[in-house]
Amino acid sequence: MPFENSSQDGDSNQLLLKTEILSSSPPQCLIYQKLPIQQEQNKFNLNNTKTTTKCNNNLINPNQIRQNSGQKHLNINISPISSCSTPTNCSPPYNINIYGNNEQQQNIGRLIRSNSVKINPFNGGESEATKTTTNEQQQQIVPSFLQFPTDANDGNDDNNNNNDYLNQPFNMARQPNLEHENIGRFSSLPSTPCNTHLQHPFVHPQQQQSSSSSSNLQQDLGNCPICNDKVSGYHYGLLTCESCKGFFKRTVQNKKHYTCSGNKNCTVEKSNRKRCPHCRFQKCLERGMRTCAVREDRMRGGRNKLGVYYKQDRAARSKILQQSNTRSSSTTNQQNTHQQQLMIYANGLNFYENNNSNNETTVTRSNPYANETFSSGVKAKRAKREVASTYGNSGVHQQQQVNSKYSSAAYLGGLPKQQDQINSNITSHQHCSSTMTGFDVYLQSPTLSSTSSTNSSANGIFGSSTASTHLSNVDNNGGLAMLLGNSIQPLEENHEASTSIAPMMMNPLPFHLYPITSAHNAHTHLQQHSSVSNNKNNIPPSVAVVHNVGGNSLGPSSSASSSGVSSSGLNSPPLPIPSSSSFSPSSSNKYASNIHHQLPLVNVKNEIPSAAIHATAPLHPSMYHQSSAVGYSPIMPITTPTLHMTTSLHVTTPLQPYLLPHHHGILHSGGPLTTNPHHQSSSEHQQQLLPLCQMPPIEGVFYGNHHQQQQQTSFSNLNGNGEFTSAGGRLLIEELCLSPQLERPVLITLQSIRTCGETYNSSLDFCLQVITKHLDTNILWAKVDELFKGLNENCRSMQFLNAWAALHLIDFAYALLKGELSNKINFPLSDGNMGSIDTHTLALLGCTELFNEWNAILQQLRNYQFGKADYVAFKYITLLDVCFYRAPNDPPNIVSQYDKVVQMHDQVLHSWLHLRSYSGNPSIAKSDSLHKFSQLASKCVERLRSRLNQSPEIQNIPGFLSEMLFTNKNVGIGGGTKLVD
DNA sequence: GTAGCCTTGACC
DNA sequence: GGTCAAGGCTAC
Repeated sequence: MPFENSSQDGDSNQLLLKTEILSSSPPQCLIYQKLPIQQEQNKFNLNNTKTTTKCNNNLINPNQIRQNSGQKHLNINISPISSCSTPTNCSPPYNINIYGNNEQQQNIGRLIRSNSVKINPFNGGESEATKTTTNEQQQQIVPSFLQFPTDANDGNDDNNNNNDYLNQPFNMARQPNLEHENIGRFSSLPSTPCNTHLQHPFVHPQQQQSSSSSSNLQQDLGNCPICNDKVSGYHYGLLTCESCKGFFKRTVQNKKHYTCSGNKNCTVEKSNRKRCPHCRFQKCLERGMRTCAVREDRMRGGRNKLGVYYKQDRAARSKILQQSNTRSSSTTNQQNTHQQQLMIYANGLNFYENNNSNNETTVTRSNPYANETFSSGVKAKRAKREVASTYGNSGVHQQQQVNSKYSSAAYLGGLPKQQDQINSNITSHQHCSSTMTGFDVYLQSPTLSSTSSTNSSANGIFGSSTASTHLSNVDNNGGLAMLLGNSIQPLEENHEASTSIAPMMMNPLPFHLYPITSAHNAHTHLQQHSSVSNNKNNIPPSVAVVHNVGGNSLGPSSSASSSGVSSSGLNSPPLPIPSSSSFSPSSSNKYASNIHHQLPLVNVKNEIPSAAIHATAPLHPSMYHQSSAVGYSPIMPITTPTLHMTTSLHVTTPLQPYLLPHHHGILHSGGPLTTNPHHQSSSEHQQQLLPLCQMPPIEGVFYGNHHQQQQQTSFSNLNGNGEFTSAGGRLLIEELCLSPQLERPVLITLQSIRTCGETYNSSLDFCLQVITKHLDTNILWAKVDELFKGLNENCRSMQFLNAWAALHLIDFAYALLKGELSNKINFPLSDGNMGSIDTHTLALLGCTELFNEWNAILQQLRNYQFGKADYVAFKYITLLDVCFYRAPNDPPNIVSQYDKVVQMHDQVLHSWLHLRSYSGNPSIAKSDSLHKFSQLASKCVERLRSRLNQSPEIQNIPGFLSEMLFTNKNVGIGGGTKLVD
């Protein structure tokens, strides 16, 4: 009997509690007991309801003993702290959690100090070594109990502290976060950040097999992504605290409308979360809380369909952390490994690169999962395991270096040209014979970040471009540190640096694909480009890309001046304006080596604190979110690629998650940013618990017969004709936002392109592929969209034919504003090299001459704090635009749908207006940005059509693009391919 | 109105 | 029967 006996003498302060833990290892026998308390008498009733649980795992499940609220039980959890890398090595020390109120905890504390509580682990078949360890721990365990645990890192790591503990009060004030359930937590080892015995809720592999593995998440779920309070569980689609859960519920249930007395950019923290409910609710929405998970019928209990997602997300977190923890236990750098875990979390982990075209000599293992069609979670897990198995003893820096080294991956945003540089860095500084898949690189790359958008926020999309060039001037270590180590530095260390450098780093350098170090190089480069262009794309050399040529020239000055794009920011150098040509076939990797000291400089060096460029002072990720104004979608699409952000000629800035090195909890990845920059700026110390799995579209959230009707509410407010009704009480635009086809369509497009594994003759070739693939993406959306189905097929085809280009622009705009995309997209050329194209060029259908207008639109949207609802509204309103119904020869079947289209259009518009009004920002409503998209799209189409008309490449236009560009027939898309199945 | 605690109930 | 994410209750 583990708790052999207990007794009391009527005085709770002198309660005698004899406890034994029967430990046999492996597996150890873990025991806990619930001790009901007669609280009103301040006594422990030890003769009542003894509950003993034995687990075959090395760590007891804390949730199994969590306080049964309302029953006034004192729960004592005694478990070994599993810090071992393998089960067979597990042994005490033990961790004791006492659950109860303050007084109860104090009583137990006194008992422990007085050694009235005895813990007597013994071995059952252990090895001698383990026995020794166990015995040693047994000898030490009582004093160590007195060391307060983890949350307050007192720095008290003296395990050998002897008798002082007997006089130490249990000062609960030291653990402000241990209210409620876990009010007294005693560890036999201090849990400091550097403690290799760092407690971790996902400790043992066996734990994952237990039925209650998921419960372990609740031991320490981190902090609420809304207010930074302690997370209590999944609530309405997100891991949040109890208060935000309640707040969200009240707001939705009561249909509350808040207004912000400020600028709608209030910080939301635990201390001030009551201050501005408007901003708090906005943050809830932005971080992913789902209004649809609030039951309209207010029925209690039950589960909803989000449970599947919760389970997946929980499993993914648990497994990844478990795997990582196993490895991390053997590393000497716990924190780095933990950060590695966090980055993995933040990334979604489904994008890998198997193209090691130029690194074969160093890559000895290809990605074994390249051809597998896992969900992201599986990929993430496998990738995580691979990372852990290969680099378990490596710090983040090392891993990132190696990752980047072997990343051929820059295909969708990386910089292959950097690989040689990285190779040299790796070789010179740290030889690593380990292999690494390209996929692993993406484990290091946060899915969402804000480099460009943050930059854009400050200076416009094509704002100043200083930092990257400056970065190029640092030494190899510094550059590599910047390149690879942004997530490593604690927030405080480089705050100044990040603050200073952020606005500069945010600026993309479009078309600075290659580090031209001299005029000769540039010339050679241009020659090659011209050659490729002429041979492959029939694009005159005169329009080939122009590169920087030494000095301060960041871009083709002539092109810049002609384009008329002005630099923004006082310290901004001339803007790197793309050449007039949209297509610049390149082979950047040929210029990868020997670039580091020869990059063109920009006169901004003095603006950057030395720490920022020091080799060992990598930029902190705060630089990415300190001023970002990008949308945030916390949902990790299964097929979402993780992209790098190219920020300079040679520095690929991995989009970093928010890493909180000082936190020792579970998960605190951030990365994705909020639409409102303030939300993020205030959350540097917030842990963002991003869902790892894709949130399912909720079409009827709740199970059960009672909700059969509600299961139809996804579009229950649409009748069979696609007409909007107010049934259900939810705005139409809110319903439309749930469409899975509107979740990062651009990334899905790029992922599909990447999956194809094709090579391209030129940038034009690749650009056409992107256009075509994204056309497919939007066709799919239009095909399955419930609202759009309300129109007949010809009408739908006409609408889509009219809107497709604008939809393309809107998608790219939103993706860029959200920071989903790198500023450059790299792609494999047919000659084996890597090409690169500016993302904005892809957005503009290759028409870089329209950058001015594009930039203006993006800036305007940014000012509007363009969010998901706006994006969705723009898409639908564009798709349902009827402006082209002016053609006198429109067939009757089209005209007949006119009223319906107008009706649907107005429904979306009104719904959107209502929503924006609700959120306090109606100014965007029906803004001219919407029209500008259409106008710009028309120009893009016109130019692209003209260009292709002059090019034989038109024969190779894939998919429906040709028909989109050149057909005027009122037929189904693709010359008969209807939008209906 | 907030937020902690409690109850409920479908799913496992 | 346990889990846990819903909604409800209520002290503040």
